[in-house]
Amino acid sequence: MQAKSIPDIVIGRLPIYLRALQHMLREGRQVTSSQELGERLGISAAQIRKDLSQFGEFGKQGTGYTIKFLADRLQEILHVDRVWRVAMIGAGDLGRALAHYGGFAERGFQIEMIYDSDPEKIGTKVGNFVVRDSANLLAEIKAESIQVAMLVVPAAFAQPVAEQLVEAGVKAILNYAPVNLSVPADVHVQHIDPSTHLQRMTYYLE
Amino acid sequence: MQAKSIPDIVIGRLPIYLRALQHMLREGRQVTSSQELGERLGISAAQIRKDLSQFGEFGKQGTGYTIKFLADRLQEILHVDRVWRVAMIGAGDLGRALAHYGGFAERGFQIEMIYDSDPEKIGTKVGNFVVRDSANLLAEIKAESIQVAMLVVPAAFAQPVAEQLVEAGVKAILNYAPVNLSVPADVHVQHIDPSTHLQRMTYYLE
DNA sequence: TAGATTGTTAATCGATTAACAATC
DNA sequence: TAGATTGTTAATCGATTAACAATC
Repeated sequence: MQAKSIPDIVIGRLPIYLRALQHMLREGRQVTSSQELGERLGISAAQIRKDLSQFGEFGKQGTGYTIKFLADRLQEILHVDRVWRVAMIGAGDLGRALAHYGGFAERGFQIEMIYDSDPEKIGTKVGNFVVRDSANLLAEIKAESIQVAMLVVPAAFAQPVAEQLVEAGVKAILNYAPVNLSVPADVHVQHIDPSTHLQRMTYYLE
Repeated sequence: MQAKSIPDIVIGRLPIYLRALQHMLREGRQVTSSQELGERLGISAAQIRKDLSQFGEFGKQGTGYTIKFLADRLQEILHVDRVWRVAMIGAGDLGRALAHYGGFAERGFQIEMIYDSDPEKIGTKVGNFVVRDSANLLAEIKAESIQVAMLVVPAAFAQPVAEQLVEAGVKAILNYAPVNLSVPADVHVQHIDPSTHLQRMTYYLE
């Protein structure tokens, strides 16, 4: 019998739980409870327990959850008990800043290559990488079997580059361009657009 | 009679609609329909109409929506029919990249000042700004009556800086640090954490 | 007019919460 | 043991969709 599929909204909360647990670990904590976790995150304890129960029984009545154990389980569930190789497309200010950011590796992601189409940038160094020519993006990403990409190109290029990524076999795109991407159903897209986030808050301001 | 409050999930979609409409405007389009907009965004036409109906009647039967008119209404609703002055906290790679990014102004946001606590950075130029000393952040932001901030500091500083922002009167914080912030109920926070977004997608990958 | 599309209602669907037996 | 907290069920709450009268 096919297991009932997990709601995407639940999947979306798991990385938040994981991040909080890893934070607790760094604080030297060993055990937590759904109530404590919920208070930190502004989520009800019942919801956390319900979400986790979709995947198994990870806690103990009376004591709660062993943080390390639960974090390990969440890493497995989210498939970040490994390191995903990531292609970065766009070596502008933002792309370079993200490439320098050291925090990805410990969360399961390793930037492997950076592309740009600007001849001025191709061949220059960004951290340990030499910026590659976008013209070769499709062939190289396909050859490397890379499935995850960060798209940090100007809005006008986002859709055509996304299409190349899809053709290269990429299945997950983190899109920093402020445009909606049209991709096949089996390709996942997440958007990061600061203006959109800000506008969501100004609604509540005077 | 107090109007029924609008669900936050609806508010969250309005900036997406607005962005798509502004994109259509740049394409030279004049009129659209809930169906067309929905197809572009992967949202049902019924939902778009329902969302908009919370705020008024903006369309015409038989013809749809005048794009410019609807975009203007959404800007009003979201309170981005003005320009919000924004304080940027953190002049690292990411903060500087964001400060250089020219796309905020047309979406309703104007970065006004940039802070850092690093003596090496204080006084240096980022775009048109001179990096200010974080020590003066509270007093200056309060004096300027700035309500919106982008928090781009290392994780360990995010909570204490957020507390200063709150004390300075900031009501909306866009948080780039990968930690949950604890703030009063009348302060809005949105999180941007690329690893979290990526982890949400790797769940679906093999 | 005929065709198209809105705004809205009612029905459906899904998510969250409350409550508690089980049990550490 | 007594106290605490899980995992789960059932009830509640809220969001989405389908359908259609109104009307441009």
